[in-house]
Amino acid sequence: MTTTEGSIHELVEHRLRQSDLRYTPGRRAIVELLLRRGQPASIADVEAALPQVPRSSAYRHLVDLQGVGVVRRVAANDDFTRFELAEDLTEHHHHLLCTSCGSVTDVTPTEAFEHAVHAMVEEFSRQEGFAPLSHSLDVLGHCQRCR
Amino acid sequence: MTTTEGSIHELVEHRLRQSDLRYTPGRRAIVELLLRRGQPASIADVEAALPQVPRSSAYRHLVDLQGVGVVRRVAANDDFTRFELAEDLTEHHHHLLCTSCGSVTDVTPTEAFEHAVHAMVEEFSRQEGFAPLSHSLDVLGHCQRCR
DNA sequence: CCATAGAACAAGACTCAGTCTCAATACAAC
DNA sequence: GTTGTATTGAGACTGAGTCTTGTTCTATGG
Ligand SMILES: [Mn+2]
Ligand SMILES: [Mn+2]
Ligand SMILES: [Zn+2]
Ligand SMILES: [Zn+2]
Repeated sequence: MTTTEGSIHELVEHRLRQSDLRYTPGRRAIVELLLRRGQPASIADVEAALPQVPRSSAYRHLVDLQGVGVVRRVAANDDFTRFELAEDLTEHHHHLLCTSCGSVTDVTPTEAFEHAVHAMVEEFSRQEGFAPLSHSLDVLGHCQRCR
Repeated sequence: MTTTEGSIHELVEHRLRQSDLRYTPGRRAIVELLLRRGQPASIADVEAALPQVPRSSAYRHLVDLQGVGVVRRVAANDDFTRFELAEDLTEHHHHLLCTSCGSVTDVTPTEAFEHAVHAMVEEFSRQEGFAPLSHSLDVLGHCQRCR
């Protein structure tokens, strides 16, 4: 994936406009934070990094951005939802979930592996009459800091 | 996996005893429900199937059973946690998550596919200093009823 | 038998991440 | 400038899930 940072912002603005939404400073601050972090962020992370963005606004922005396909929710192994940029703005990847501290780490699979996953997903779906849209592979275990 | 229903109950009782817990009728009713359903159950499912088990007791039983490795939490694509029997009492499998109604369907992978997954998980983990314990593959899409 | 300690239970209070409401502002288009 | 619509922040609200508490079982042994 060779999406440049600038083109990402253009794309975000375009998608918001499609829904008559503006790319305001608050929304942009959140997108920039997610870009900068490169790892899923919790609301606590957002608040810590963007104290000027009220919690209720941060939640609303994340919901709006998710609605236009810019942000994706990530379920971790604790009570807190995380958020990251949608895969079509970054690249397809999977997650290592720490069962001790709840942290989430991105990892990128090889193409050969993804081919095998797609084939298996197609097989599952055919069996069950399911229409697949995407998949996620989570590895549970202990992160480097927690081992 | 050839675990018979009887041997599952023996195993559950043994694991509870290890923690000085008894295999009481309420706990057994929940294990039997999960066995019978063969699909992840929400608290609403448990309440509907076992009206004699109070909600607070059902939650406590599920927490206790999870604590001794008999039950596993399953995150769906809605606000409701689901529960299923731990994989070592049934068999390793993956999930089809409906993004429309939230339903979760079990699917069993081929051995060849699981070998590929294990290899990839080892590779991810080595890269990140992560100690893997298990993995889950979720397919998002629309179930047969919702398409 | 009865006594006793610890596990189990039911009911309901409580928590708090996440959502919703509403009044006040900022924009964009004309 | 006027107007219609999107945006924003503060705080009220929701509800799945957890905790507390008083009571009831049940295993053990004297
Ligand atoms: Mn990610
Ligand atoms: Mn399952
Ligand atoms: Zn960790
Ligand atoms: Zn469905």
